[in-house]
Amino acid sequence: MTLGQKIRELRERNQMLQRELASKLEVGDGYLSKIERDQKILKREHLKTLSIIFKCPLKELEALWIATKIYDIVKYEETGLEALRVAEEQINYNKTYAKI
Amino acid sequence: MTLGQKIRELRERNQMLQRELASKLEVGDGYLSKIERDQKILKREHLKTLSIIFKCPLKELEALWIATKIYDIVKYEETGLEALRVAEEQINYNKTYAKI
DNA sequence: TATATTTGACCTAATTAAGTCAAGTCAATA
DNA sequence: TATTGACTTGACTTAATTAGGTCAAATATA
Repeated sequence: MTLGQKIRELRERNQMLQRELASKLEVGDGYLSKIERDQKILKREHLKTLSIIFKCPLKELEALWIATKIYDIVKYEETGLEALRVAEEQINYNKTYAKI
Repeated sequence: MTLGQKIRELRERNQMLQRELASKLEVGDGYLSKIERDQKILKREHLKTLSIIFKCPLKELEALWIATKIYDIVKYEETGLEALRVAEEQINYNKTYAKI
């Protein structure tokens, strides 16, 4: 599940048109179309609006938003999964030693 | 292990000074210092040079390089690990269905 | 045909990349 | 203790990329 898929799902479940949601987010509908297809990524602040409109946990949307950014980095990488594993290791390391 | 740590390790194992390695990479030594401390990230092309100088597998350096980029995204995120998991799911999904 | 969505081309503003350089720190040493 | 050599840091720069869109035309879809 990508963020775009999630947004479309939420929108359709609420029988909302792209035009309507776009206007609530104050963006053009062409742009929303691209967001739902993960061709563009929206501003993080928009997530709050979405979570309110659709009564959906913000944390969930944020995890998808971050994941999309990560995916953008690794999607064409052969070693993508391996890199993910290394990154996880780095997170856990810094959690343990609180180096930040 | 981060890319910076790896580079420093390789450099020291080969008893090379920052100044020397920096000159091989054709960058300033201040810059290399930052790279070894993961304050800056070097150009991907430099990885090839490093792999030749230190006879180290390029793939390994690349995985670290990508991981560092990912880590930069999630390091301050509460939901970092969760997002990583979601990204992995997205990779596996697209591998399976070859949507790219 | 009308309505909804997608696409491509385009744009500007903001951010990140990819550094430099000089001053400062830190440890060993003459 | 003053000096030296290795490294670090902060402030700065410029070039490239990405963010965050718009709009009109093309395409579904009912």
